[in-house]
Amino acid sequence: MKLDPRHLEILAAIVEHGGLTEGAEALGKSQPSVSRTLSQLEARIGAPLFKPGRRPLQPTDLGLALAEQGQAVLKANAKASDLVARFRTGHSGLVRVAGTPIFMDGVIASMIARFQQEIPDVRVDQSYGYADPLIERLRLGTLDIAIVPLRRSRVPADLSFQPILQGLNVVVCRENHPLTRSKFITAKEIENYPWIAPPADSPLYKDLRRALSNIGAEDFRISCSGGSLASVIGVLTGSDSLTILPYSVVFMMKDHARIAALSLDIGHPDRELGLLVASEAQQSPAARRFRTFVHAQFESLSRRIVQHRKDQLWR
Amino acid sequence: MKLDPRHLEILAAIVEHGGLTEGAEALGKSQPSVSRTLSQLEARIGAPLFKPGRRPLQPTDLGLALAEQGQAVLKANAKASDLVARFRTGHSGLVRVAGTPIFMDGVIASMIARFQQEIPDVRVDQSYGYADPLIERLRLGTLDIAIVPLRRSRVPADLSFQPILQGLNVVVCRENHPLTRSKFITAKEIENYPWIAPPADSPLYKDLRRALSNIGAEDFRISCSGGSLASVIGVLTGSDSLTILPYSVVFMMKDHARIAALSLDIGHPDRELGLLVASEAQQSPAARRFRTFVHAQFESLSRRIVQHRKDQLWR
DNA sequence: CAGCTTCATAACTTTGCGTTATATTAAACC
DNA sequence: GGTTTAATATAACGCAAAGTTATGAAGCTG
Repeated sequence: MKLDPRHLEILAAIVEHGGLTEGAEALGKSQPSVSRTLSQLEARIGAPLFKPGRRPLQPTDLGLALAEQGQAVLKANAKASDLVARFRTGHSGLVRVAGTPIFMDGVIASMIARFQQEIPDVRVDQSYGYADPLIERLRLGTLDIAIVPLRRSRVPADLSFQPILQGLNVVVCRENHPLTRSKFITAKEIENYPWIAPPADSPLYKDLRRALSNIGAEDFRISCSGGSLASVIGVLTGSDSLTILPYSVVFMMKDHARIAALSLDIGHPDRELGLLVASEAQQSPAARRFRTFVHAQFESLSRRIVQHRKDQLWR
Repeated sequence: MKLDPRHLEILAAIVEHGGLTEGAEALGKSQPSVSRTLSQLEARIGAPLFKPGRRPLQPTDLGLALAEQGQAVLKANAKASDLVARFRTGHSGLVRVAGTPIFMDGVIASMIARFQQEIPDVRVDQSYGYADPLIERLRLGTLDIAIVPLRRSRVPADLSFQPILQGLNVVVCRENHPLTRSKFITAKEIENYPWIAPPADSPLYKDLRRALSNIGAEDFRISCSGGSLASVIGVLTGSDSLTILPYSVVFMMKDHARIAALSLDIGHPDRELGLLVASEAQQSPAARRFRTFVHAQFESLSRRIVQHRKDQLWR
């Protein structure tokens, strides 16, 4: 005999709360509804589930045994409800984040760490890429959030873009690099040192070319290219090479890596770093939560950057 | 959010069997029904439970977690079904049996033991009583089976009576009692020994009086009365007292107790021992099973009694 | 025994599950 | 790469059953 798990739930509620009325109330149903369901259940089973005539309603052995199973159903149901609730509030789930490699490694990784300390049950899938392919993945629904530098004018109409940081690059070298001693660096001086180039298809690479032409350095030598942030830092601190990095990345690393930014105005690109998402509505709650978290983190980061610059001016 | 345990069951079936079609088949439902239920569930939850587009249908993390709860529901449901099935086939439940004290102790107790060896999950509530109050309890529904000696003509119309043994009493004494040496016992001899009387309100007591008047013993002394079978046997084996017992009781005890039946024809009462039940239909399955078990036991007992008598004739 | 609480019953509405028939879509195969 | 095949989604509709309010019956109170 196959019976309805809801009936078992009702039976369990009646037994637990000691009466039809109380059980009905606990279930959020009317008393007659519960009464009839119980009658039907007894009819189907062909045996009384409660001892007849006694008013503090007392279950039979069978009634008690079935009520136990009903409790198991209720428990599983409650757990399922909890799972759903946690999902809907973004306390569990999956977030697929992608961004430019340097940025992901230099800034986002530590934010992910902090996020997971706060919301441990959300899994974060990270991957790397530049704007166009990431836009494609957003459209396909295989990505939740892209963190990319983008010109406002180039934001696709079907996506929503939330700027979080001004685009600002700086030229970087190792600590105690000869150039750090110059107050005003000339193009001629720059040309003495080789460059670590970002991947050729990256926006940063274009920024590098433009920056160099801005400061009048026509000829530049590339000693190495294509590495990840960790590789770049490694080469940088072990040689006299120069490279270009987003200021925020340098800021985040200033306490850990032995690198220095040159006081060299290379102009800033007219791009903004921002969070690109497919559509506000169809975001998973976990993705929404991650997005607001990252947004808040960047606001805090902006403030710290501003503060840091003030401090440097005082010196 | 409160969700329907049946939906969790369906989800579990889909996940377990790897597809809507297979899941539907396992549940004994049509594929469209399962499909729609799943859609509704996803709509209610507001999140996909299966990864879109992939054809060996693959659950999302949330889908998998909910399916686990569905499995718990299915398990509880299966257990409940099993409980019901066992109840309906009489493999679990409660049987309330009552009968005359001497008979319950002397014959029924050992049958209960055998029954419980075979069907261990049926609880047997035994109690003692004589015909009239037991009939009342049968009518009230507080008793399932009464095992009583009854005249056929006195069987109430609303109850059903199943005879299991001819009424037959014998006079009993300890082994090696002086009377066991007499081939033909006279009333005079009998009068030398005191009697252990059954309770005054028992049918056995009436039998005793009638038996004694039958054999012409007008005057008899009662040394003790009112005890249970164990008490009667105790007194009997420790003294020269006599008593009257149903033959079946003596037969059952012949290997354990040091008692002997006197070859003294006291006539047999026109009663039959039988199983009295309220109504065939409203019996609990366990009670039905117990009744057929006891009936079979008595048939076997009858055969053994007949065999035993044959053996004694040969000697 | 009167009053109160609790459970059962009645009558009706609404929800939603089950069905079959059919359209779509993804996978597989040549 | 197009065609076949299997699996899933959608549509339309009947029906079982759960929900509701109103009311009657039956045990426990004092």
